[in-house]
Amino acid sequence: MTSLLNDLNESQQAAVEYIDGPSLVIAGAGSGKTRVLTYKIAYLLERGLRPWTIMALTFTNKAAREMRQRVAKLVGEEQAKGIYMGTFHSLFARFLRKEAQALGYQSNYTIYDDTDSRTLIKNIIKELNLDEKLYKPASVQNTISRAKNYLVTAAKYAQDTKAQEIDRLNRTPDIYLIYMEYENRCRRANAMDFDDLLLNTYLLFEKNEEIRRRYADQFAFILVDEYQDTNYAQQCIVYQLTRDRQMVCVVGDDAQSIYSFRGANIDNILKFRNLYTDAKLFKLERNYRSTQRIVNAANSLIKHNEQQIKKDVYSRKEEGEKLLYLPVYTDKEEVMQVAFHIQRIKEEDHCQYSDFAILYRTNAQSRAFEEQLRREGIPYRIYGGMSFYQRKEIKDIVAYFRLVVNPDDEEAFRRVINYPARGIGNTTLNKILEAAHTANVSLWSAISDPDSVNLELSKRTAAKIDDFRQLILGFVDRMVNTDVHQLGVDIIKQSGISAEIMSDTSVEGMARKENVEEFVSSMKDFVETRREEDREREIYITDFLQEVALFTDLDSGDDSDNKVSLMTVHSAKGLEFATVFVVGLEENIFPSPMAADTLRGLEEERRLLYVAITRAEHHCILTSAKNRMRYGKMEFNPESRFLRDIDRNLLQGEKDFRRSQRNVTFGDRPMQNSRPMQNSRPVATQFRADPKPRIVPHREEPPVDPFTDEFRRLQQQHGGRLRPIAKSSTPKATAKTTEPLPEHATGLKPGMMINHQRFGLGEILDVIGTGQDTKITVRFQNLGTKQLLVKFARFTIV
DNA sequence: CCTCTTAAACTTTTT
DNA sequence: GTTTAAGAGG
Repeated sequence: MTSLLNDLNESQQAAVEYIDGPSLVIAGAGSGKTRVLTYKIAYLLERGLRPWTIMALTFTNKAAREMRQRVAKLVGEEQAKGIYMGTFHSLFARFLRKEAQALGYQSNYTIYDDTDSRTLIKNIIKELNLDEKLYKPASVQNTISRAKNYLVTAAKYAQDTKAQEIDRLNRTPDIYLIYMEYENRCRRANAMDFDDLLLNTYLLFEKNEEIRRRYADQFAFILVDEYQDTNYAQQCIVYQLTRDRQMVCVVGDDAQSIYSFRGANIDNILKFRNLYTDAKLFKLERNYRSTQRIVNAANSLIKHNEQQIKKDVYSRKEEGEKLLYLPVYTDKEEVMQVAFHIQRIKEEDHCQYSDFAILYRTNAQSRAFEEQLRREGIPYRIYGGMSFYQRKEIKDIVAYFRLVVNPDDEEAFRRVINYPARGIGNTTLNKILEAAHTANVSLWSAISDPDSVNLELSKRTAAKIDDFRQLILGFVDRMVNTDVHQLGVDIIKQSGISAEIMSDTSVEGMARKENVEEFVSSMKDFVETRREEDREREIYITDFLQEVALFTDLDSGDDSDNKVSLMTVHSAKGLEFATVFVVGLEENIFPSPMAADTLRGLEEERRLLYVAITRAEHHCILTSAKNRMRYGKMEFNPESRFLRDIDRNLLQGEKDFRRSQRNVTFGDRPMQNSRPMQNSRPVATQFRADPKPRIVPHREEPPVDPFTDEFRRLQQQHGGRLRPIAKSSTPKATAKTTEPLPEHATGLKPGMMINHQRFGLGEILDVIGTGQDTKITVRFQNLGTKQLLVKFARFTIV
């Protein structure tokens, strides 16, 4: 045991050793957070806790896998195997299978992915005859998701006067109807979406005290990783399980909270000690990952955030080199520079391709790098983006699996009823839907007993449907005595999918074929690895589906490959690389325009960059391009405002490394700092009447002349603020700083109502400051209170 | 009922 | 530039 603690520094030790009550570990970037967690688990085991009494909740499956391996190294495979370790979603999904009956579900329930639930919502909106312009499926889905993350069921939502008021003001008064029907349909289909896995776990424990007690008793200690990214529901469930004994340890870093869009609530970590009043606080401030300059640069950036727990992250590693900043002209040049520096550093440091990562804000940016790396013969691997299991051809096959396991699954049913084409088209489907709807049964029940639900079909169609039904039933029969791989292959053959795929000889067709083959071999792998773990039994389709449903691309292994990693900054959380490129540091990309007009949003974007920079061990290279192609159009964006937040003494310019001064179409330097405007265009096109300004200032009730207003707003936005690092403010630029605020931004007073382009209606609670820096505090009816920077915010006074 | 063509919308971030 | 929706024609 002493040896165990000897590997840790003082503050890490303290955090590991404290097991007498609740604790909160604030772990700065690179401070050995995972180390503390794994050692703490080992410590608990050595103190006599049995493995299955420990629950460790992680953010990704991969993190769970890695942690299990690390624990195994300390205490042995046997012990590590028994620990309940996984994501909230995967662990709770397992509990819910066991306890499904208590909730009125069956244990073979399907997990709807994001797409399934969006299609269902879309269908419901259509069925309810609601205006699809007003009720956008994605945003309705968001609202429902948010409600669930706050443990608000459909029934509660319908009764919630506040929610109703908000929806009414947002001109979507019938969201509660959609929510109710959505919940009803999920139940009917014996399906849960991602959020249900949390909500239903909470309800399970809330409504069945004996069950809650059973689980609370089983788990003697619960550890939560990445606590800053948990949402309200997750916090409540952890509390349900720990409130009796208070044996809980949460680890996180408020400076790395980057998932608020998914309902993560930074208050969970900030106010942990309000919930567990006896909680001990530990801080890990020594960074073991990065050079001093990288840590200091990250600190200088995050210093600009108001909301944070005070801490002093430092590094005792070598000072290191400055962060390299490469401003370039075009996206083309950006990818070339990155490729060039990869080769350069690889040679200088004698390191591997796997020591490099390229991090971007949005998935769409990956393509250009992919192409360049391929051109230069640099091996790479893209993480995230569209996962393998999201591809159409794979989802189609999985839909068959799902239907076999759970025939009531509506989304699976709709997907395959006529795939491959078997003459059951829309007309028939609508009849089935109608009949099922009136009888309030699943689609499968409807076709299984058409008479009892008044489903009238022509003889021909009825025969076709019956063929389909028999096909599925045949698989159902074999499900319990055939392993996934075998059954999977048969499903692909007998359903006609393989014939369909084979007959397609186009290029895409060949790609699809390859994907299906890969899928088949993945089933084989699955069966083989599972058999190694559990020789006792056959590996069935249900086991496979459970895995697939919560699988993300990040989980797939092969980190051992010597490849450059490409991923979004979000996916890079928790990882580290010797060299990190953070690319596309431009306004409208990083920060994202979706987040840039609230203080909260902006601070989250800043944390995001903080996460990106702190992934780097030795070299951190930042890039921005003056213009780039997006949506097939050329765009011009100024450098990211965050570049100015970083201590300039820690940034090194590009000159020393520039290979060549590329000749740029716009001449020597006209596109540079003389035009500090968002989306500034070459003069020739600057004033051309653009039929569709890219950023529409106000969606509803647009002001007199959108283009003019937009023009003025953009001028405002950059009044002196966004001067790029190589400072050269021209008279033109300074003149703009003195321009008055746009109309909508003057004369704001508490009590006024505003209509925000994205957040809807809200009441001004407070006005802080004057002129350029005016901030207002607004209570939105649906989204709570937010601080807005007036010069950025897009709103009208009501 | 199916399929091919054309139009429009789209992009934050993910368990 | 890419993917999805809608509409026309077979």
